[in-house]
Amino acid sequence: MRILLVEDELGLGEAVQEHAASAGHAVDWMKTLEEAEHAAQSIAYHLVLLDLALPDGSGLDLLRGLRGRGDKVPVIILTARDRISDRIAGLNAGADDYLVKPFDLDELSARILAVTRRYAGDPNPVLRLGDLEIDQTARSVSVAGVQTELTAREWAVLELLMRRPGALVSKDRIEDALYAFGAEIESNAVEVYVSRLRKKLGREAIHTVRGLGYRLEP
Amino acid sequence: MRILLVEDELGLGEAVQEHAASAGHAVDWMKTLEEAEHAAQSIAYHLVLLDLALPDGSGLDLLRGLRGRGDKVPVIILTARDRISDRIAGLNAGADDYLVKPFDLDELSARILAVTRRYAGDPNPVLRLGDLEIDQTARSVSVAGVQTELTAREWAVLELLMRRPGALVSKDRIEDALYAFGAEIESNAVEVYVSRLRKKLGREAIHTVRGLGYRLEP
DNA sequence: GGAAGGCTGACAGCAAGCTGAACGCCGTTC
DNA sequence: GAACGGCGTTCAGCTTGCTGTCAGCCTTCC
Repeated sequence: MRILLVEDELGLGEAVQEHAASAGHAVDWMKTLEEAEHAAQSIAYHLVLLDLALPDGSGLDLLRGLRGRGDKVPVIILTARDRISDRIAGLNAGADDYLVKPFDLDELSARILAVTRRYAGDPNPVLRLGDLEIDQTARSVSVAGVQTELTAREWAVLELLMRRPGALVSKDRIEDALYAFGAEIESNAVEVYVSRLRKKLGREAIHTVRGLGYRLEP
Repeated sequence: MRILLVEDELGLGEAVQEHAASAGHAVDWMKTLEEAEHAAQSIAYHLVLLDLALPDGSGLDLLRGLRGRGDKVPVIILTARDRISDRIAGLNAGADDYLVKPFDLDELSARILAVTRRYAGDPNPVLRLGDLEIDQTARSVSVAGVQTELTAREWAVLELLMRRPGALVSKDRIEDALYAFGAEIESNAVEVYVSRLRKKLGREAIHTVRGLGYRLEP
């Protein structure tokens, strides 16, 4: 497995690198945000171990960048014990897990195992629903063979519905995904995006369950 | 979301229940392993919050039972003991996450969000009663293979009956669930919804116990 | 047979949802 | 720096269909 380790503390970084390497993983160790951003954009990692407090910025920016680009690589945050708000922010930004420093290396192994197990056997990233084709890695959508472009927000909504084709997703949930956790929105933005998606994907792709939410018809 | 909370500490349990309920989740709170096992086997939960130290055994047994039956419901362990070995044992037994007591309720929310987000894409838990199929994640119902849509209120009634198939639920109880506390209702609304449900689900699905309430036939 | 409880079709009112349009922000182009 | 285009957000007016209510009928029990 190829792991991106982002950590500026030398002792900890070395220990993690050594431990992971001895478990058979290839570890790229970056000590600054800039290096890490560059690495994350050029290589497809299987896992990112991310320290938040970096000399040239916050690891959260890296995480947001990843998720913003639709990269679903598992991310485990490494953080000091007294930064609960950081951890929450990290999870909300799309992290999969976190570890509180100082942590046991065996625990790190267990967490790595748990996170990657979750992602193992990832099915074909191209999702087909009727004459709708959604390629999650390429972020492209085609309807009856005709490719269509989606904007970032439109994609965010579709992505949420796609996670579970057929499952009901509440409007609140979509809102939470579109906007920062707790950020109140006082408009019908979700409805607007659903409307726009329908115009692009076909009217029947997204089903409204009045008062409850929306559902991608399988 | 339907959450099974397994916790014997009254203060903590109450706080968690209240917090989750105010976030719009339906929480079933069980205080012993036995109760919890029973609940976990009869209802398809979306999430289990599991205390390990219970009066009549270890929560780990419940977790192992779930995984042994192939149940992939997300499980977050709540543990008072800040012991690495416990956490590793939990993760190895198939837990998705853990929280060390005392924990911040906002952090709990964030973890719930992260865990459930992660699981989007799992097969749906479907409850079967005769030729009636109830998909809790899609909030859809099919009778003898024919899919039917339910309205929000209809679903609310069915959900209540579903909690314990075969158990009697009083009309008052349903009324309380349908309407905000104190909201007076001066009609036979419950009867109307039962009637509407029967029209959709089939006449025999809901049994009337005259003078007492209704029961979902298992 | 009478009374109480339960069932259901019909309907008006209204809240939820839809969508075209407008506007501001931001990055790009010339 | 001006013009432009794309995107996100908001708003208003419109449509849709859920909801509570009621009346009249049915069922059960004594």
